[in-house]
Amino acid sequence: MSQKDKTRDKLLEATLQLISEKGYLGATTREIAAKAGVSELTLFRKFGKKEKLFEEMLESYTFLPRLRDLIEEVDEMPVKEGLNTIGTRFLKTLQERRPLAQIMLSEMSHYPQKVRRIYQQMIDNLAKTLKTYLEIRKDRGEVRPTDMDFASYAYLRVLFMTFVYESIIKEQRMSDERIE
Amino acid sequence: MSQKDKTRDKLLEATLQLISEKGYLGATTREIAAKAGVSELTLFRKFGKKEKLFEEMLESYTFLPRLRDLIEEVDEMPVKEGLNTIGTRFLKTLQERRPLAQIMLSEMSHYPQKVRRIYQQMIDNLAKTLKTYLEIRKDRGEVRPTDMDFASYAYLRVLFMTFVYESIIKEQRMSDERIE
DNA sequence: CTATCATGTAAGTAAGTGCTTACATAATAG
DNA sequence: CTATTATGTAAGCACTTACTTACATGATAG
Repeated sequence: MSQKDKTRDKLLEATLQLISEKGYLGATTREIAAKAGVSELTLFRKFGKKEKLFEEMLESYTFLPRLRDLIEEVDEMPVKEGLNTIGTRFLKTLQERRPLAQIMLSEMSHYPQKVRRIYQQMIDNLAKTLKTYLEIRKDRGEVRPTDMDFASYAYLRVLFMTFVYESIIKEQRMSDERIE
Repeated sequence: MSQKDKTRDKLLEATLQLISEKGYLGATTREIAAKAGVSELTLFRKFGKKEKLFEEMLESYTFLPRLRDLIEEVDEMPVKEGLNTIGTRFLKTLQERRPLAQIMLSEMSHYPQKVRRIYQQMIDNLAKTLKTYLEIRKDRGEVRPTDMDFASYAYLRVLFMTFVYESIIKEQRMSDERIE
């Protein structure tokens, strides 16, 4: 990996950690740069705005990139099994990024539009990717033809609620069996 | 009520609403004053610092003042009934102030020490008041002699968890029977 | 080797925010 | 009525924070 990419990664990692800890407003660009061991200017040279840095951090650390890979991985499986795999991995990712997920959960309902938009966009992307998967299956006749827009959001919502209940409320790690 | 007190109340009410909506950092003193229909200077004349305003808002709008009244109210009841009454009212108050409770829940774990201290203080006060109640009952021989410090926190925690589960996760009003 | 490119230091701008000061006015109490 | 008290307007200070500009340096690629 080039030095350039390393710097980028250190910044994204620092952003993840600080935003998980203090939320979007609480994490300052100065602090993020310091934590990444990089000058603040470098941060702005690479990402332009705090918003963008935040967006790209979500791109790397949420379920989005994994879902994209997964879609190909489960191509051969029957739909039921495929969806199950996706669901399991989704919950596992949420668990790994639990502090981030918690922050998102609370900030999404309270923060100014700008910040909310970023969170929302990420979720929309997730749903869109899942929708694409379902649409293909529909065309292949493997799933009932319904509104896939609705279906994908519904599926994500169920998974997310499972996570909230199991992980945040009970404040304990989910056992692997329960995930299944 | 004097004009003076009305202004004070309008400010506290505006603080409640804005902090419930945007959190402590998100709610600015300018905005609070505007929402109360009062100049920002008046806000500072009455409360000195944002921190203090926040503290006093919690004093008025959380369960604390009600608990103090309740302690006298349930003086005649047997302990079990008394505790039950307290628990029921506590959950009802949380429900009324749900947005505030949600904000507190998320900010408590993530915000800088200053803000957290205020939340913590309020909870400590709750526990202390409850402890006083239990100590008296202990002296009267109505409850087993145990560590009342621990007992009061434990009771509050159970109640709070009940609220979190019923109200935030399920995202629906708690039915009155469930509260009982 | 040399030109490019990633990064650094330093200084600073513009906007926002908590909080203050100086002066004025309208209501209220004695 | 007069003195006090609550509030207002206006200006601004001190600090923080996202973001910029100018100039320097050290690594890397061709």
